[in-house]
Amino acid sequence: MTSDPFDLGNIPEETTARSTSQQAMAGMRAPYLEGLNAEQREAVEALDGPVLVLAGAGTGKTRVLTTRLAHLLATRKAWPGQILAVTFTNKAAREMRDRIGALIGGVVEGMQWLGTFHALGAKILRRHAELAGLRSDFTILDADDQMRLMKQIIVAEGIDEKRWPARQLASHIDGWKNRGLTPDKVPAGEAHAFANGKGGELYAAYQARLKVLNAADFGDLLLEVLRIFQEHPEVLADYQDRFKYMLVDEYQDTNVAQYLWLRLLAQKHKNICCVGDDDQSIYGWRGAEVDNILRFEKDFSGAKVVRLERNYRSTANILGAASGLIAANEQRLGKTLWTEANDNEGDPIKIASYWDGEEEARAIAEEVEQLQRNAHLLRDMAILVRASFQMREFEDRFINLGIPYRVVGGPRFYERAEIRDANAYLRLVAQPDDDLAFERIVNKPRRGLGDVAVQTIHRLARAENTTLFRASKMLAASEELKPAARRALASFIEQVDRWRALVPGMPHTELAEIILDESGYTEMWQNDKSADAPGKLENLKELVRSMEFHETLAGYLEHISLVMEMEQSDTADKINLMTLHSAKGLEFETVFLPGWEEGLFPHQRALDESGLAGLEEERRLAYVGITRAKQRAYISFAANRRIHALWQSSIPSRFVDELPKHHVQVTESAMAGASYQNYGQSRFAQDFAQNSNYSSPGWRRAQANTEMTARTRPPAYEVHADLVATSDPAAESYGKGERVFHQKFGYGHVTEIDGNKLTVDFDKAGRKKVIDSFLERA
DNA sequence: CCATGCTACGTTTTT
DNA sequence: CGTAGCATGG
Repeated sequence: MTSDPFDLGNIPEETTARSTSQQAMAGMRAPYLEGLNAEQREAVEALDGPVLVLAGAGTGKTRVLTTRLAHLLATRKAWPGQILAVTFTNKAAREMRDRIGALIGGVVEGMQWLGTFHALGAKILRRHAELAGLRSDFTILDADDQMRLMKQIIVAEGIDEKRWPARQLASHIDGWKNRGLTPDKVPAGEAHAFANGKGGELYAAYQARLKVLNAADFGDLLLEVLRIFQEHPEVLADYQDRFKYMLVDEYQDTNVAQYLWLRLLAQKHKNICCVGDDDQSIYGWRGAEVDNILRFEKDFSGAKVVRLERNYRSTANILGAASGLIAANEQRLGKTLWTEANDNEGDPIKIASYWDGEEEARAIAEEVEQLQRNAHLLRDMAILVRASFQMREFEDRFINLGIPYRVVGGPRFYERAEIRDANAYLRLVAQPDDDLAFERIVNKPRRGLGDVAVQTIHRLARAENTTLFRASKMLAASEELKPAARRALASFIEQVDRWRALVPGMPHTELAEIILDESGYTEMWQNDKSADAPGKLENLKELVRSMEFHETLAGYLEHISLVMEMEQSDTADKINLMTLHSAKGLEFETVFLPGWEEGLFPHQRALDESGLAGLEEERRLAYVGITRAKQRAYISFAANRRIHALWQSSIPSRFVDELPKHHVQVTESAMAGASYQNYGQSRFAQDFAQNSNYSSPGWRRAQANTEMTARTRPPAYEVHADLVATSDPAAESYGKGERVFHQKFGYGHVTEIDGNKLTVDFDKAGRKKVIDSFLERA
């Protein structure tokens, strides 16, 4: 089925009328342009030709995007249906839709091509499914299904799944798909990188299996469309004609496949506007290519570049600190954020050090309470961590103190087991070839179809190159299974077929209830005595309720596979706890940034696996963290942290030293006795500079600012007297081989000296890097 | 078929 | 240290 090229007929009449009035209005001063600064306005008004908007943090990016769309519509340059507007997240898409709606009213209804890359990819792929060897009702698999399928394929190929884990294959295949590579295009060297040269074959086998299952994974939603575009010029031409104007949000996060997708689509009209910020590119590990920003000007000659540098979010101190930090990156296009400094200098960023993570959490919680006493709302505060395990200490502390908190980006509704089970039933009814769904619920609740039966079904399906459901039908008609199992299987198949027959004639919510009921699934949980069973039943009810928001079963399934989160309005006053990654795009009055320690942030693994590029991405993450703050930011590090089982001593992150000193203030929080002194007086920064081979323009710049603001030395608190290093700072210089003692690690001897950082072989704790002032002569 | 015990592993995660 | 996934035995 080829698409209908210009289906503009469905624009409601009042919309058309409105557009006419807007056209008249466009001749006048458009009200929506009011209040934009010169650069924003430039970005909004440059409608024709390629445009790249480099929008720094807090510079009004969303406003520009939405105003630009409004302008496009108001000047009648395009109909709503002729504009492609792509975002990465559903949240961003929703926000854009809402804001355009607020700006110009009902026209949004006609914006059928506003959505995430994946949602739009799915939409196009459904229209041309047969060109990709699929039917238009194909299932979209999530990461979990994907992994299970790969595991099956690895096992089916007789490969030891222990030595070659599915996880690894998945990341290879993901990587290839991100780069727009179909199995035949994977470079030979890479194809051999898995399972002694079988990587390419496995990829091909996986793709073939997806087709049999009538399924696509997330990568396919882009890759298959890309391939259709490349192999069917007439289809591509159709969409090229249609999309007169294109708008791309978070452009720095696009991967190669997305870039190629956009470039192909923009070839005809070349009216493409990409908005992004290279300094906020933090998803390189998932295939995002910052290079796409650099390529833009090359691939779209005559592209206009607009820089948004005026920040409306943060104080001058916060901006200064963030800018100073990010300047240490070599790979960047370079922007300088500024703000009306005089009226909003704000407080310097407060830097504190603690003995360990627990103390850090305690001190931050105290500061939170202090702010609360000063009439600050919890919901305006956020704690942003590098890794989710860091959240635990904060949760413990908040629970203890009775401070309400919310974890952003935590476990998701659709990922819960009972929800996945229920969805599997619905998926199987909608699309019986969905093996992953079949497998999940064939014996849930127990219906006597155990391992033996399932293995038999699998074997037959593989032999016949068909799906589990189809194979089951054959088996039910044969003598192969034991009578009991055969009867159970036959009755299960009969049920599914019966439910499917009900789809057209019945509201899908009602059908869902029937399925959950008749299958015995609800009953299974009712009979479950465990503590969380009632909650699971409640979740199932919630699921049925949420189905009401969709017209059809297919519509609901499309939604849950593309939108993993459930929108929940939680407006209660709670402090926000999340990872730095999930903080992108958000802002808070007050931001706490704990755990700035070498190894944790920058994360050791990023350094090991990606070297300088990894370091720079970590630094961008730090930059994202700081720029979330509007009024106040706190950065802290602990001298000791328990990672996995054992205690690790840690040294402050290099990022701490890269912060321009005149924008920070080293504080003495009540509990911070321990390692403060290291930072304050151990010449840490200078030693680090001299002894590290890390040097970049930004680093040197930071060095120029090293002069620390005058500050007093905190009293060594009584409680911590035993934790505070006792050696005379001036005299603390150890020699190689010297016997030393550490509070946490015990006795050991010095093996290496790097300024004030020593490598010590501890008798019990092994080799560690520690700061000299934590040691005593033994 | 299920429960228990053992081992292995431990960064970030839009869709 | 805690968890999750798997193997093994009842």
